[in-house]
Amino acid sequence: MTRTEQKERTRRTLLITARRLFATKGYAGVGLAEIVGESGVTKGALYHHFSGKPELFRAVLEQVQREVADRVAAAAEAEGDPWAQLKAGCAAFVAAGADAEVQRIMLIDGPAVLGWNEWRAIDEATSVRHLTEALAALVADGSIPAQPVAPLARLLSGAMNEAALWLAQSAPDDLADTQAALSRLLDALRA
Amino acid sequence: MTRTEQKERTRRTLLITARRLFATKGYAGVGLAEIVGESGVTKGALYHHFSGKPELFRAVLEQVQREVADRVAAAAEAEGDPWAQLKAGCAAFVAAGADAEVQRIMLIDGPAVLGWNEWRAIDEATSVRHLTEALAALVADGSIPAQPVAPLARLLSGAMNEAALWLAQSAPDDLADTQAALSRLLDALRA
DNA sequence: AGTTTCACGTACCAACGGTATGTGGGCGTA
DNA sequence: TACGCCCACATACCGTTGGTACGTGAAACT
Repeated sequence: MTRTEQKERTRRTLLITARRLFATKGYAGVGLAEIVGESGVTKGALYHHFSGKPELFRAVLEQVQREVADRVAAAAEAEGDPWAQLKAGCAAFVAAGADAEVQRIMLIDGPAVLGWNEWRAIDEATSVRHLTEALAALVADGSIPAQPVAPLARLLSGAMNEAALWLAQSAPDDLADTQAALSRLLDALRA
Repeated sequence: MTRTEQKERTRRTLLITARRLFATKGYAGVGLAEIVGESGVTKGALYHHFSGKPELFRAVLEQVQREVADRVAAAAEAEGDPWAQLKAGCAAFVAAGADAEVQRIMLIDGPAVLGWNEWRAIDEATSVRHLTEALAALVADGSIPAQPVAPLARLLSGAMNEAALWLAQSAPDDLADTQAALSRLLDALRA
């Protein structure tokens, strides 16, 4: 095995292990010793790939965010008109957020570990970006009254984050209720 | 000075110091040594009053939550009809959330330190309770279509949490834009 | 006055994130 | 193919942290 292959393999192993442990035990609940132990490497390897624990978490978070954003984008692109794209994207986001792994890393620990500014920057660059674009398209074609889309996107993003967390541990009835309430909110935006 | 007086005084001092440090440096960024040092006591005193660092934080968080809830309730009670109460309460919450101290403790570190379930329980018992009651009143008098209010309250709560965080570090224009967007969302709920 | 109680101080520990340094094998060069 | 370098790690170690066991002195009760 070549050196570059081995390097990439080590890095991927660390990311996979760290993601699993961060998701199950939380950022503060897992130590580097556990991560490197289950990865079959040592702390020297970890610090060769990442500058420290926060940056390892950041790499995991960005990976999770990209996956969620991909699911949102895929759901939206499957639809035709902009309005259907918005609703499909929102539904896909809430569905993706229902995953406990995504929640703990992306919604709970993310802002606390990286700070809200950094967290928002990553969020803005991935899933929220699609939301903003969808809203902008709806404003452009007149489906939604002219208004700044950035604040609106953040409001909806916050609502959906909370919805995902709420849905993760509640009765199945709540899922339907919450999606209905979200759908009502979105419909209410229409001109 | 009696013992009970001294005890209460020590506890209050610890809470005040911890609140200030948690707010400025974040939960993970401040150590117990710093808290007890600036409080003029030792770790023995801290562990006599609180079972550990998380419970100290929990006591601080509950205090912050109560203050926010009081401001929301006061703003709502100053209004007459239920609809005005809802809007006033929401405006008061966003205004209260603009405080950096409130943000860091209540919105950033709270869920990460205590876990989302415990955090939500505290939230539900304080500020969100008023929101739920206001929505229930509006459903009762027909201002809002009949629907489960719990999911709706959580959606709005999430939106307002995000709005508060967003407003803390943005141009003054964003404040008006965000409040306008939130107001539009609330208006859209009307039957 | 003697005894108990308790609020708090002191001394210490294990675990943690992080760092400095050693090392062995892939890899270019002759 | 022999030499030498480089780099992806491994090893050993450190300071700090949250947490604990135990001591202490003054207030409170009898």
